Amino acid sequence: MSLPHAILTALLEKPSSGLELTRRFDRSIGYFWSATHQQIYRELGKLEADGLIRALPAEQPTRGQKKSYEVLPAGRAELARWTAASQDPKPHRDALLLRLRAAAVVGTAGLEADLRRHLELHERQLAEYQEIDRRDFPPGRDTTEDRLRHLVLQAGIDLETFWTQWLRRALADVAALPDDEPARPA
Amino acid sequence: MSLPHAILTALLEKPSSGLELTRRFDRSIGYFWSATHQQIYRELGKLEADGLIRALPAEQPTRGQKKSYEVLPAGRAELARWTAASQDPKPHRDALLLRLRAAAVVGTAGLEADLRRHLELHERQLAEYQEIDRRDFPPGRDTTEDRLRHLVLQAGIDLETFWTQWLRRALADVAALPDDEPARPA
DNA sequence: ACGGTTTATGCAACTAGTTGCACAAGGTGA
DNA sequence: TCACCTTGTGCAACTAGTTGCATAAACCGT
Repeated sequence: MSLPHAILTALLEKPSSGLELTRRFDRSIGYFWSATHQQIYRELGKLEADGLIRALPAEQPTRGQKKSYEVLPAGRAELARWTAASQDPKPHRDALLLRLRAAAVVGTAGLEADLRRHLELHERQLAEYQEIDRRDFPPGRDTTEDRLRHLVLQAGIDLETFWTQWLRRALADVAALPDDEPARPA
Repeated sequence: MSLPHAILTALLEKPSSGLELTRRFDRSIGYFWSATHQQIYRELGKLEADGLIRALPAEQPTRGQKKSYEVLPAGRAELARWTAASQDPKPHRDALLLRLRAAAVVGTAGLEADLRRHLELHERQLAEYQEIDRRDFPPGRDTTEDRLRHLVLQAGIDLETFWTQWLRRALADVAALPDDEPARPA
């Protein structure tokens, strides 16, 4: 149950409309908690119904009109409660590792190209993180907020670094395999 | 749609009953694709209905009786197809990073203890992986299967190594923060 | 002033995963 | 011999996330 809290955090950082939130989820926030616009709108509705956020006054907030939300005290309290409570880590699922394991049984056909594609994606993501690092975290700032946010970004950078390294290694290993065995017949 | 393929892989490695699969998902397979026993039973039913696996002949496979499954040629073919097809990486979600970001806004109360708990969990997991590495991958083997499986294990080891390092750093950073600011009042 | 694109909000149906419980068989100790 | 525990299978209801589509206003060129 983290999406509402992700939204509360985002709204506390800056009151926004659904679409603005969607964009921010595509960028910074989505790097560790992604959500589609439908999820976001639905959740905004719930949060408003629960009295945790409210729509900022606007003319006629009908369809096609921007509607911005801000966090109410009850929302901040709920976020603080959630943040302080300890939670068990949810199990991760990684389809790529699963596929590698499957490839050990049914053959590696098609795998190399996809490993390369993943490598490119992670390289691009890493570059983006490093750009954010350079742009948003110049040396010499250290408010509590900056430090915590930088810590999160650093996790992103380190994770992408790990993946690019691992994928390079995987590619080298897969390339060195005996030329594609067709997975002994069923 | 990876669970059926995770099960096919597991069954190809060794035909098993639902409960045996559940146990294996708690161990090795679950490290990158977890599933509960209910998911597994449901999926076994579907896979059987689709003709991808079949129950091994047993006396009376009623309730309370073990029922083992093996993969049929159609199942192997489907797994091979899935493995070879490229897939977009699913977005990852990490509640801990989200909480850290929330903590930047509403305060770090309670966070340190939980970071420590996560650190312990990851240390334990890392130790377990290293044990598997020692036990199941003695030097000098290199069938294609061994290499691929080792690659997957290596990803696990590297990931846990990353997390333990990052968490230690996060703990040091959080400890160095000005004594818990109560998140300027709403 | 009309047709197309972009911006913005949202519903409905679906898929995947989780939680809570039920039930049956077999073994184990009192 | 019967109460209880473990093993093994499974249903039902729920929660979370995804996909596909609908709608409406605003902006923009021709």
